[in-house]
Amino acid sequence: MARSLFYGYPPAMLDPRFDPAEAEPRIYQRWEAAGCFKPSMDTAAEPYCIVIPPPNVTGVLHMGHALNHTLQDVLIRFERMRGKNVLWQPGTDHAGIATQMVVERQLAEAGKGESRASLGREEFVKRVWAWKEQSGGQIVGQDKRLGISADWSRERFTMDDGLSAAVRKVFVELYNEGLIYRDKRLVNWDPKFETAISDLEVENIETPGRMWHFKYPLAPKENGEPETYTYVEKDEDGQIILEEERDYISIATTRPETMLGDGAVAVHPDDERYKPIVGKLCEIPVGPKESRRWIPIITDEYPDPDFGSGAVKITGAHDFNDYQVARRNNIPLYNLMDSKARMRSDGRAYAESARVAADLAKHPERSSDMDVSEVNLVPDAYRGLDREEARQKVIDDITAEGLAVMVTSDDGERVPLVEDKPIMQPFGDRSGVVIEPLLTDQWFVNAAELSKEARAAIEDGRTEFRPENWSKTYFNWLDNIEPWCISRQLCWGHRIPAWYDDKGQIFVAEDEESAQKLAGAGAVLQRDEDVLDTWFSSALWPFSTLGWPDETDEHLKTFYPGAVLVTAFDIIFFWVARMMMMGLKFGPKGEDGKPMVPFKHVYIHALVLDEKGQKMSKSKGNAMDPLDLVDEYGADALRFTMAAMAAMGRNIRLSKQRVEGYRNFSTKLWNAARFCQMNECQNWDGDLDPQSLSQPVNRWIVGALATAVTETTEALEAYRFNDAAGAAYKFVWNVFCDWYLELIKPLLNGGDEAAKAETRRTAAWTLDQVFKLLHPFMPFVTEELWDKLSEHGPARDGFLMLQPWPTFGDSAHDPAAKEEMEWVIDAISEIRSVRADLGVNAGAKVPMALVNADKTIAARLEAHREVIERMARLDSALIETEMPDGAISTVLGSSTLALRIADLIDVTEAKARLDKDLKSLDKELSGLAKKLANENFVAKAPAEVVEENRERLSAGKARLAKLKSAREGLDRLS
RNA sequence: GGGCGGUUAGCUCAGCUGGUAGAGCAUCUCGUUUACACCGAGAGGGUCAGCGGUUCGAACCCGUUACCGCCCACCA
Repeated sequence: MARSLFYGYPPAMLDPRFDPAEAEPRIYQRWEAAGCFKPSMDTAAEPYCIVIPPPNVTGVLHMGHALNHTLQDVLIRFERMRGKNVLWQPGTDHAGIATQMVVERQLAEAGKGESRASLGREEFVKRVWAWKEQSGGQIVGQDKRLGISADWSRERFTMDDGLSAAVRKVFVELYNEGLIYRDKRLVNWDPKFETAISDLEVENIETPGRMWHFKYPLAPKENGEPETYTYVEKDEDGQIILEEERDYISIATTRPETMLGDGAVAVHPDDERYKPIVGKLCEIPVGPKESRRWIPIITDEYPDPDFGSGAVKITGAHDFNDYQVARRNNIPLYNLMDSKARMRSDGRAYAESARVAADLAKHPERSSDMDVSEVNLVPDAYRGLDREEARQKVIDDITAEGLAVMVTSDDGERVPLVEDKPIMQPFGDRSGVVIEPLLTDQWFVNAAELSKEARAAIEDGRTEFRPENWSKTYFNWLDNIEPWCISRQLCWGHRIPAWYDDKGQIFVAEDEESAQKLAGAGAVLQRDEDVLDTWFSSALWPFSTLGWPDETDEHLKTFYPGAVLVTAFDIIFFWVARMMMMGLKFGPKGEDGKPMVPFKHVYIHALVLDEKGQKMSKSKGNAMDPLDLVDEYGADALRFTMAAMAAMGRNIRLSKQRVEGYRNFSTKLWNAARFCQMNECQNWDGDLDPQSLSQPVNRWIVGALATAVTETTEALEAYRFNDAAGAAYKFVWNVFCDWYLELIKPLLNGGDEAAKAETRRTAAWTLDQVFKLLHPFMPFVTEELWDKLSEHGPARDGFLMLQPWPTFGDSAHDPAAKEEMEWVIDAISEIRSVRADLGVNAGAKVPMALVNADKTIAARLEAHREVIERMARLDSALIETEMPDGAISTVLGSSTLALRIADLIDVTEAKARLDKDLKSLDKELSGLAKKLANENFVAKAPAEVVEENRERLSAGKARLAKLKSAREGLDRLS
């Protein structure tokens, strides 16, 4: 038509497609330049704050981030539009081990022979900083491509000066309260990175293992005669199945190399088999014969008599269970390995060490006042060997000596007893190597103490998990919490603010000067070499990023506590629990004078998995790069997918098809806007008063929009992102595009200028509300349309992202208009269905008659005749009192729709169609009748439910009658 | 060994407080009706894992069984 020329198009006419690659960076840049991401700091507005879970500074955006950040951005944009004073606090985490690894790898790849060791600590840390400045924080740029509206001007890094000061302050205060302490304990040691790690950083993985059985010979009696006892084995019924004289005790182990450090053999106190030898000594059957050690046979509740031989070797320095047993029984702890988990070469010579140990075995009471760390019980032949090598050598040596427990194999040969058996083996989550329990001096946080308040705050609802059941997981962990090992033998991180004098005394202070004061002027101090666990600083993130400890800081006062923490369940322990602990210890105080929780809600979202439900990982090669998806489909499509799939389940299986589908949705929106633009339905100035509308179709769409907005709003308030996205999607595509835009075409093309103007105004206004409604999910395309559609209308009042979120009063809903339009829609749908089912050519226009119509229905047809004819492809739509000849009819509410198509179709098909309808209706009615005949139902079900069923029954009966008469009409035709 | 969660259409999953089973994709049929083929119209497809119980009424609540996940845990 000439319309476009007339209105001055096409210059400003929208392209047929949205081009995300072109538009997204441009739009983002405009937002950022205009300061749209900063909080309004409007004192009248309710503050709303989310602190981002800081990605590792080494990180690149993966699907997990894409989901996590999208959900937060949806909330942030939503609340910002709702007029709150919104801060999204971004930043990155220094990620101790991960970052150190990256830089070390780079040094190695550079091939200049530089390494952490060769550079020395100071220089190495400099290099890490240089790396951080140059290539760290890539993820921020990638976030921007996603449309993330965090306040980048407030970006923080866990090792910024301010945050580092916060770390020192917290450390010192906890130390002074005795909640941080230094201790020599058995810790998880990562031999690759040569550092202690926390329990949480250990992954226990089932691996194939073996269990060997060895004989520990009993020590001879004082008179030199061999010690023996009668070993009796009974079955469940108490029948003796084995009885023999033994001069040894049989021990099962999966780690033979640790035998060198055994301090005792333990049996259960009730184990009758070993009663005769409890308190006696036995010999560790490895090492030079002349200096083998005797260790005591003790009783402890730990050994399970039904497992293995029932006797357990106790190696307190290399096994967490044994450690507990050793501590309970005052058994010395002999460290056998160095920081690379090789057999030790340091300390005293073997012979001397063995002598000390032998003495200790006889006089265990002496061990407590003796430092055994210099005692190295690794025989010369084993020194320097790797764990695995040492293990094999122990096995070989013992077997050669005939001290392995032998069994008869299937072939009748005597062979050493070795059981293949899956064992849970600890691996470092970052290094992937087997963790070695190692006895070292480390710093610990008394987590049990701090967890009390952290637990209480969830119990009493100061903070709530969404979904709620995660609190169980949280409680379960807190209830079994162990001291948190916070020291790491790394370079990169917050150096522990502790100094030692030459006597080894500890002085903890926020800086060296203060430490010196504590120590006295003459003391020569040396700073602790270790750094803190990265999660220690992460735990402070909710307040350290806001300016703590400066309690006068405007942001700290305004934005703490945060509204919600959005994260995946895999870091509830690592991070959520620890933020709770630290927040409730150091956070800004509430009205009751106690530190407040760091956030009111913890929303736990799913993990993103691939299509097959596997965790995405680079090594598996199944990782999808969110940026690739952004390139291909646009950020909006990816974002919408994330929101739509974020049901409160456990995981999300992402498929490209899904993203493609939402890209199509964005195109659909684009084209709807294009249609509106073509019809001069754009950007009508001012608000719209629903009461001023006269056209039912317009009154109806406003109500439908209001319903959709309410649904989306309520869903977002409840973190039901999928419902929120779903409600918006449905309205836009299935209501606005599929029906409203089609229904108004006659009005827009018609001659009633008033109706046309009203419709343009309504369509334009509704479209604007749609932009707002979709904006949190699809910020780019909506902002672009908002902007583009203003070019020929009145100037827009600023960015879409800063527009107020739509709200509606009751006046938005007009039940009569709703009923009327739904009737129109049903009529069109019903006619279309009949036509398609009976194979009427889609292009053919057919005559239709409405029979049995009452006044209201007749009026509806009159009012909407044009659009019904158009959309149902009718050449006429008449009101009749008699069923016309040659008509195929269908029932719509209280009336019958008769299509005069008998000559176009196969009547038997039409009969079959009606028969099918009759059958299913009949079934439904008999069900209803049966239900209503049930006295219990009528008596006990709520009145409204009973009433509803009655109505359904009577409506169904009426329909049945009409269907029957329609069916009879068909019979007359043939 | 403890804890959590899953089993609904061919596939991937929704289904909030129990009241006529839904979506997307896929499939089939039709369609060049001037916003959109990244589209439109229509259709087919489900004993809601099994069994038992509570209830007038169960995909939903309770019990139990069977598979399948995940987390935690010290069986040498």
